[in-house]
Amino acid sequence: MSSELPKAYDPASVEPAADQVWLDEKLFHAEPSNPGAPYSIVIPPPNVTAALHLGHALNNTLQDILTRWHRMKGDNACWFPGTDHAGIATQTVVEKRVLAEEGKRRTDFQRDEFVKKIQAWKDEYEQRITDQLKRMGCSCDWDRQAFTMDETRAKAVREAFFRLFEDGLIYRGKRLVNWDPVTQTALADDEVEMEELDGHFYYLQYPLEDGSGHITVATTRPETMLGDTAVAINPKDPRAAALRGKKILLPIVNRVIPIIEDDYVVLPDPNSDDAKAQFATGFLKVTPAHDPNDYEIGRRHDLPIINVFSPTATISKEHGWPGEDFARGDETLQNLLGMDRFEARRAVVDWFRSEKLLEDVKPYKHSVGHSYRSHVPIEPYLSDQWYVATTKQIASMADTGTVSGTAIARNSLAGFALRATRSPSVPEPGGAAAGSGAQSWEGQLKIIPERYTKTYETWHENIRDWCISRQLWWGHRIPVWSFKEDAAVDTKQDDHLRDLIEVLIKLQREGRIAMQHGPRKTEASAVDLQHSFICVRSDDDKEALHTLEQLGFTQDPDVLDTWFSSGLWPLSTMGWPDETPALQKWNPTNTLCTAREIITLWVSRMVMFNLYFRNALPFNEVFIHAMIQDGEGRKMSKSLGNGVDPLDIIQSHGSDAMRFTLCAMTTHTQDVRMPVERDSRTGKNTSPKFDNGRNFCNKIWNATRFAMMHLSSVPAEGVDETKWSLADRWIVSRFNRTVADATAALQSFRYDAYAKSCYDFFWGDLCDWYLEAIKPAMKDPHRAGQTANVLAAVLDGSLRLMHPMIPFITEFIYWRLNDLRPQRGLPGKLELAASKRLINAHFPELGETSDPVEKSFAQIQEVIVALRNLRNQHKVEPKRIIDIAIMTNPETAWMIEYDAKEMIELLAGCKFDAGDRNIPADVTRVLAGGCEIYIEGLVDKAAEEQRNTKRREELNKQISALRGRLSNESYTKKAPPHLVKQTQDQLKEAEEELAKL
RNA sequence: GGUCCUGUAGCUCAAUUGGCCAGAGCAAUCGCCUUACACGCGAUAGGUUCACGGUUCGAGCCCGUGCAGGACCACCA
Repeated sequence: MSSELPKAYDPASVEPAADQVWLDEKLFHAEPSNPGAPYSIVIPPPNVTAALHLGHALNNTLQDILTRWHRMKGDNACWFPGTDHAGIATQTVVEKRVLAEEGKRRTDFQRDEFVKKIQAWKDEYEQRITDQLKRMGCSCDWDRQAFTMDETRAKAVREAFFRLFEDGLIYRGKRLVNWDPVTQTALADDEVEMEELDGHFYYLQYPLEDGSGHITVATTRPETMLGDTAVAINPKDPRAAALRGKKILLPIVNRVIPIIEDDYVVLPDPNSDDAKAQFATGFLKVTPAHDPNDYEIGRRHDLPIINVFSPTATISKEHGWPGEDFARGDETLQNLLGMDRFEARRAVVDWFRSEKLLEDVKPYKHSVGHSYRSHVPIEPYLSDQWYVATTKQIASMADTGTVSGTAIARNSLAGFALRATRSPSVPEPGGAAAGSGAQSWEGQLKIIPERYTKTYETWHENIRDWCISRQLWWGHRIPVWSFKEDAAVDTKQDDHLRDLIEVLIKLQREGRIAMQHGPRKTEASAVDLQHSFICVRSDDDKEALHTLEQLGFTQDPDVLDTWFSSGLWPLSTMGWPDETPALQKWNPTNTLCTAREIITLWVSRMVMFNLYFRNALPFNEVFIHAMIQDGEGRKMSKSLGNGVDPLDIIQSHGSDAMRFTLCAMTTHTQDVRMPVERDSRTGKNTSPKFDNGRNFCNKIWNATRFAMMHLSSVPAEGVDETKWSLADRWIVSRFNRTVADATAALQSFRYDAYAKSCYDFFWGDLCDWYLEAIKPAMKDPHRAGQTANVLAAVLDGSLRLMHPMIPFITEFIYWRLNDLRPQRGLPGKLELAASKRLINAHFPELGETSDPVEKSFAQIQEVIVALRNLRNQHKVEPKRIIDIAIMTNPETAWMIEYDAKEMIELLAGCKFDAGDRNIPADVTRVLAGGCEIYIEGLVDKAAEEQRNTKRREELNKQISALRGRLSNESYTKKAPPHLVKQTQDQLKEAEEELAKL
């Protein structure tokens, strides 16, 4: 049998074999009706923009470890796979490619035509991603693979939108949005990245209308002055009274604008710590159309809103700029038209300078929002968008006040999210009374590591409404129809129209459409068509769609924010809105594994949606894992060329090796570093960190070869514990201890500790000691049977223990073990229920450990290490056997004589002195493991004396420290008794050893 | 501006609620191709735990201050 296994582990010949069997036998698939407690994970759906990177490899390894572990524990475990259409990201990628390959822009195509191109990209990358996951060994239930835009998911999105719309939680609003002038779409707040920029403060003089002088405003964006509709001053400013009622003649535009008073304006103070106060003049130009704060000021003072930009952020009079400005404005105004915002900035500044109205320019460092896609500065832009109301009391749920410590309604989406992490046993004040109407649900959302709970909560406390419309082509089309301005429908008098309206009202009553009316609602019974928004529940509703068409309605061209569909993920992957068996079994899911950057974008939305739609948490635990950086602490990225491709690692090191290394790296820190090198043979990026995983797999492989070699030649016999050697008893105890450690580590998401305990046991205990120690026994027919039992059981148990982390190699070896020795396990000590496949074999249960055996064995290890050490110091030929004698207490002497002599002789290359225990004169003596060891013929008195002197010094130091501690009364009184006892024992041992030196 | 994280051997990381001599892997040094494994075996060396102060019988861990790096959030005067 052993001859079948090659000397070095070759992942390429093992991994596909195991994977094939899992897939063929559908061992990843779970049915809700299967026995076992439900355990489920939904994959954070990778974007179809690109193939998976190392961060995905980490993320999915961690999920697979949990899934496989729970499956082996006997749970009904299901991992739901899928991918995300990633709206703006994918569209951008495809636009770039089409431009590069065909020289065409998106707008050169029909919408359907271009969406097809994106679809083709998606098909390609979805396949690549799926293949990658399979090669990583991810035990996803592939029968349940989902895509955020497939039919089932589209149905969920549609239903979710409809319900939110009907409940008044989705509304149309004219707001300043984060506008990306390059991709020409609105962005959500968290799609905006702040970047530090070196900018300038421009000090512009604005003349008073009555010619009595000027005031000076300070701004970083002079070009927006074209849209100024007021100048504000703080009412506390001493200059305010004198200026009250006065007006400004806005330069260039010659628009007359008021001076208003608002607390928001910062008072100038050159000595202030606040940079704003240092730079401020006390006068703030107010541009409601182009600054969020100014917009608010404008609302407070009812100021006009003048938009001077086009959607591409060029100066334009076509988007809400009243024509009269051009009639009386400076000729400069005409010249500005068509300039982009940065050109316009220079032009405006130049104008002020030439007119001697530019008082000063100061350099200023500030952070400016940039698009996370196009990386250009965001333009605050006034436009109509769809929003989800996050803090609004949900109409269909009785009013029960606010979340304590906030102004957020308890029964609002954000209220749900905030209450999710709070302990359900602590009732909200005022919300606990029966019949109060506060929604409640089972369980509490636990975020691990716990510190991220704060991030999550703080974000929700400051949450704003969520802009969900995107001016893109790739995504879920917003299912709202509205009246088309130029539709040839006479809405005044028409019997046919009245009939159609009757149909609408019927459809609404039947729950097939929902209507929101514009501000000019006229009659209570009819619909003010021109200002109505109508949401159609189902895309198959021909009657509704036909009616709307006849009414001159068209569907909103925009699509939904990609996070809208991902927010529904734990629901939509299980077939919601239908109450499917899967949904009933596996939602809430158990664990979500994700990176911290996505807590607000994704985790929050899932919590809000799952609680709103199903009154249940989407998951009970969220594990936030580290982000992988390169050796210099930089993010891995394409542009830096420092990324490591998981497939390259799988090819060079094997999937298990990669998984092991990733698992071992997963501590609870926020970042982990992975030094990146170029593999000289393949030219691909790699990291020496993966060598450790490869080496470990090779070790497992070879330990198996050793075991197979012996197991194949030893006939099976019944387990008889009384015949076990010290090493046998020791390794079983060590194994059980490892099971306990590893299980505890997995339970607390300590992946590093799980990997380390497996590694230390297998390599350190099993290979370095046990396999070496049993070599003589395996050749002795009287002893081989029992030791083979222990060996087979411990190997099997180890495979089970490590399978979740390194599934391929363990599965493959397990089959060989099944062939060779179908009956394994040590009744009462190490139970191993038989299974054809390891993937669904039972995970080791906690077993018995034995302290006395482990202590004895540790003594022997000390003796052996001391002897090896001495051999090295004396440069003894490796093959030379040295003669030794050991003096120790009777128990230890007995133990060595009957249980350890052979092992010491073998592992230390020595022979116990056959003669009597009279100690010859020419010996070297060492103390170790509570024994005096005498070695003949290695006499180097000087070296020995040096060693002893060094040791004496150490001991003296130790003794005085221990005595000092014990003589300290507050120590003996306050420290726990077992520690005092321990200190006393240590002192005694040290003193005894010193006495012998 | 706010919140959070990190600083331990040359490198990458550990060190349970504060409690044995602060541990691994890689790299280094010495010796070994010992019949499972050179992707290996045996041994060795390497630390003022960023600095200063405090709490404590006892601090890598808790508190304070500072230094250095990083992340996230925040309305761009």
